[in-house]
Amino acid sequence: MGPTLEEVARLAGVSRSTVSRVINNRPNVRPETREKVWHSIRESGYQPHAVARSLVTNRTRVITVIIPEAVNTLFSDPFFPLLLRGATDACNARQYHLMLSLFTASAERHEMYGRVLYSGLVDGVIVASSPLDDPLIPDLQEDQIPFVSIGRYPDEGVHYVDVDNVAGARMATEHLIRLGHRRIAAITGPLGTVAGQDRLRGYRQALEGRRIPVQDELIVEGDFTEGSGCAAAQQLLSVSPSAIFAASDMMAIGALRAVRDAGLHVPQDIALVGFDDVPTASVIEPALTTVRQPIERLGSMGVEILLDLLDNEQDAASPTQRIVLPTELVVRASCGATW
Amino acid sequence: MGPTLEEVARLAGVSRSTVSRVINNRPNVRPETREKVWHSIRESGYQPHAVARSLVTNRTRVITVIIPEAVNTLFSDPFFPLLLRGATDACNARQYHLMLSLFTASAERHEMYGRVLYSGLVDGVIVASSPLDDPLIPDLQEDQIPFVSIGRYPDEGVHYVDVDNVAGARMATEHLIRLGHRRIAAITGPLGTVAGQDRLRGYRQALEGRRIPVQDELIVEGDFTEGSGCAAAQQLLSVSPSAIFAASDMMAIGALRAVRDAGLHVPQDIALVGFDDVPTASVIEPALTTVRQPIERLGSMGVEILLDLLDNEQDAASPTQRIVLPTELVVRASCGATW
DNA sequence: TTGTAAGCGTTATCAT
DNA sequence: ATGATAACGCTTACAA
Repeated sequence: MGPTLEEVARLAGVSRSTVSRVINNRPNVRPETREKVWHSIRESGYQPHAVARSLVTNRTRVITVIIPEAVNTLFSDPFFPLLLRGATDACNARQYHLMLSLFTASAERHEMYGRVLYSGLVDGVIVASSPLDDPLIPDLQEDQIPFVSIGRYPDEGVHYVDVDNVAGARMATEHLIRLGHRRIAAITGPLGTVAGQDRLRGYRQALEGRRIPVQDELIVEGDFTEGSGCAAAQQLLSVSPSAIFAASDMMAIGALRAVRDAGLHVPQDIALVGFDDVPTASVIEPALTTVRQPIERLGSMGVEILLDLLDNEQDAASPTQRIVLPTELVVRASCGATW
Repeated sequence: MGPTLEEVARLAGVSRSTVSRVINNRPNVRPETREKVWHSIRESGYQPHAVARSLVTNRTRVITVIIPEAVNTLFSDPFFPLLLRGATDACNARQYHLMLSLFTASAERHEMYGRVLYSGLVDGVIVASSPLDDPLIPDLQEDQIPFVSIGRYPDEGVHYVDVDNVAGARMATEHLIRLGHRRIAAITGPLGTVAGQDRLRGYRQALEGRRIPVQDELIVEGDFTEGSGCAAAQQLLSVSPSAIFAASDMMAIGALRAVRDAGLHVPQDIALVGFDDVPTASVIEPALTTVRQPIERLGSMGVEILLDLLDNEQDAASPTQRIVLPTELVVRASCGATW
């Protein structure tokens, strides 16, 4: 490691405190002194020792992203990398550092609690896509650890950022209705997740808004994966929908496969709409009509809210932040209408 | 924060030193004392303060993944998330923590050098997919910071883990040769990256091995993206290849689009092989023959090598680790032969 | 404006 | 086997 405060101080002929004041841009240093100290800092290549600093300030300027379940879909989707991209950007902008805490086994989980959460290593936490029944968020609340949830969390006092899943699903379904469809099926996401629930809610809202009865036989639960989409579509084909809204693109792609295997065509026989706008969506035949969400901003806003929280921790409790970012319908070929 | 060593010591009626010995599993503590101390530790919920510990041990047990260029493809590929998954698994297994340092602007870069590399915050670095002309690796060498490169780096003394890009490309090309093709075109990756070069080399080796002349007009450079694959294929169509080897699946998908737009069919008119086995590859029509690589293990092995390095730092210089993991040909429909 | 000195919570050395 | 005590490199009252 490089030189310490002490050495810089000696070099500049001042005391440690003065160098500390200078490096932290604090007032009460004569301009000439300040200049002299800066000179010694540059000359010596001094770099503050983050760990020593943290020990006294009790802040590490490190936050961590925790993903409770290493959901499979997370590692094939572009969701995760884009979220991290947004999060790191926001961290960079404010001189924070981002750690990544993934864990699968629940044994790992408790070991992680100690190592990450209670060891003073991180100042705060970003919780990404926590299932409703996961104990992580309750645990964080109880331990008073500052955190922001990526994804709506139905509990007062939890700060979150989410995309408007309800509106997105509603737009997608309304689009199908406008195209004349009345028997519109839904392949939902896992109903143990808020995203799964919200996208189903949007579908319902669209139907109800147009006085179209919601039929249980037209709704099948999937788990966001291609395989589950295929299976769900096979089941749905027996009740002959004229259109399918899938709550994820991967499920839509699975549904497409099922429809084809049944000798039918998209969009001629069945119209299809997905959700997410993964890169694959624009590349398959027919290109998939879908709902696009600002994933990168989800990550950056989540981090910004968390850092605001951390920077005002001494103040009175800040109001709960609940941010919902807009989604956007991307019309392509799979719904049978491009305009 | 929770209780300190001091408080646990008082609770157990011993000194700080003894508690420290117990929590670090060191010898020279009477079994009864040890038990008594553990009791107080559990009772008080004591958790060692990582920062204080680091200050004296001069190790943070944090490593960071640096990706020099936020290559676009990195955020649409599954490469990045899978790599991180492997890396975090390896970290978890050895009680290390993983930080993520992405940066785009070179201004950010130097700010990052100071904040991350020279501030004592991290013990070592994983460099992922560094372009050959990026100064990061030379900088790390000069500053004697322990690091491992993900991706072959042609410099003695650099530890790296890579997949066998050469063999993968050779297998893919040989497969096309076996199917009777002689005019096999290549859409290469960026030739400023080792992966781009190696995959081209594998292509050449396959041709040369069968005494098929390598023709420059059949080789076009891409940048791993779908768009570049499409453009490259358009150019290649004018010299009528009977097969195309694309150095990435996304480029293969772009090529597929170009071939279709030209009114031709895959695999009847042109056979097509990709590289990566992204999820999309198995889902498009026709399903893409491609080369699969063990990305997750790439990440975990990279971390393991780095941690070995860190744990033996006091010892004499360890031999340079150069690990090449095998790739695998996945035969699907796009090459015109499934067996 | 500047310097002195007391911590921050550990580990590690050296007595006992 | 156990306990004082001195670091580790910094920030921060408090004094000058």
